[in-house]
Amino acid sequence: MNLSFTEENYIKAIYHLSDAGNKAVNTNTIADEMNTAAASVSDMIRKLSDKDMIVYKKYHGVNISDQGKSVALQVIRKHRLWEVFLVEKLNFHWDEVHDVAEQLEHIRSPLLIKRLDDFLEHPKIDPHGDPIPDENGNISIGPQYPLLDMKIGTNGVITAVENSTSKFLKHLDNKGIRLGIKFVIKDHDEFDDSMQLELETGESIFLSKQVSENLLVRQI
Amino acid sequence: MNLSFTEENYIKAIYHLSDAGNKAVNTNTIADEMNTAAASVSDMIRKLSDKDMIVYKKYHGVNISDQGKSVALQVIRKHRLWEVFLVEKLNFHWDEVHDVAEQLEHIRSPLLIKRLDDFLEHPKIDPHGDPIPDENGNISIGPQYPLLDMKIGTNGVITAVENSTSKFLKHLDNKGIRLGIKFVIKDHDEFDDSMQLELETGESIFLSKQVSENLLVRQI
DNA sequence: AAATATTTTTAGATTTGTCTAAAATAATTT
DNA sequence: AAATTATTTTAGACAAATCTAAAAATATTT
Ligand SMILES: [Mn+2]
Ligand SMILES: [Mn+2]
Ligand SMILES: [Mn+2]
Ligand SMILES: [Mn+2]
Repeated sequence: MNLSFTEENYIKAIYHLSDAGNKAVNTNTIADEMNTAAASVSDMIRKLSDKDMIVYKKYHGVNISDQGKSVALQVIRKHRLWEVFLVEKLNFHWDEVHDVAEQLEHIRSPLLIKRLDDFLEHPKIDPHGDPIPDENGNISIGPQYPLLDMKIGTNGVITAVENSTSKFLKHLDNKGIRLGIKFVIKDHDEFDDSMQLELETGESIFLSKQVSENLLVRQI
Repeated sequence: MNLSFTEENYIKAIYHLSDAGNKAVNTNTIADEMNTAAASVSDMIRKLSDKDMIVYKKYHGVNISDQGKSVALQVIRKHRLWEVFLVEKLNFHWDEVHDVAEQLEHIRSPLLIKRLDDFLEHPKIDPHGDPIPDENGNISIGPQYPLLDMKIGTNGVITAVENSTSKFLKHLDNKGIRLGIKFVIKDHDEFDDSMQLELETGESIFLSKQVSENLLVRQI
């Protein structure tokens, strides 16, 4: 199946918005994510349905098919491998890689991806902590939870960011937050959901809800 | 100026076909190179002329402009840098890189190219011996000549291939010919322009005209 | 259950890059 | 210099991806 860049981008968006295929996605939700008019999404939905990438019932949203899921996972694999390359080999900062990876993810060459994966020594996560699917689309990373949901007293490690925008990542840099950092939760304010953490360095930091809901952690 | 992949490909083709801007190029010549109908080339020529990439006089071919030349050189720079990356870092063979580079050359990110160039330690030639223009489009490689034009008795070194097709490169592999190899010309047959070379290894090889006209050399 | 609001689809355009067939121009041959 | 041939351009069409505006379907409120 030969898919255009645009089709690949829609499939990837639908995959993400459907929670990896666990729920149906609305036209407007896709339009929002893709920054297009709802009418354009309707057109594309018909096309992707004809190509069996999604299952579509008029007026009732779309579900991604197994084939669509596999396409999405391959694009995501490429995107994340390239991000690792940019950070590890070309000294990009984690807030500079996304837009370039958005282009590189559409390069078509199975050999290139195989060799890139070898060169990078088969990384399992990208610079934002997101898992990299293997050649078969399998993901081998344990579950992660939003920091916001952790109780006071919990010990944990920051494993991923839910938001890869430059603005958010720069904010984390300013706060001294990076992947792998260990913490214990000291306080969680009922009023505004702000949290106070003590880092492994002994430093104490204050996080707003906008931050803690976009940080994924594992308990330790 | 925001150019599409297609426009970039046309500009690059016109640059090459015009001998780096030294002569006008015909519609049919471009059509042939791009594998499109002459009518499509006429359409694109108007567009590129509107964008000041070429200078165009109806029915009299096109000349590449300074702006067009600079665009072409940047695309060529990217193409060749990626080819170096594929061979040097990802262990591609020199006959496997062209099609992938044809895709990678259109990735838009000045930072990426700068960092890639740093990572590769500022290579001056690509895996086929072709010079890599610098950020300003300057090429710093001495002149090279077709092996076919060298006289009997000449000592030389093979510096580049004029033809990067997999078929040709595999043929060179079979003959044991690579860039950098030194030789002396032992014979040049008048009838079919076949040549006999003695390599630095002592080995003697026979080359048809189809091969010698596609090998560039420097005298030593 | 109506009325109203929201969501989704369709209708009809537009832009980009392509095509074939026909017309126009230029080049070559007689 | 005419006639013929070759090259190039124009005319008209099509597929892909997008848009706005209007119509249709669904969901929510009264
Ligand atoms: Mn990303
Ligand atoms: Mn993309
Ligand atoms: Mn090449
Ligand atoms: Mn190209």
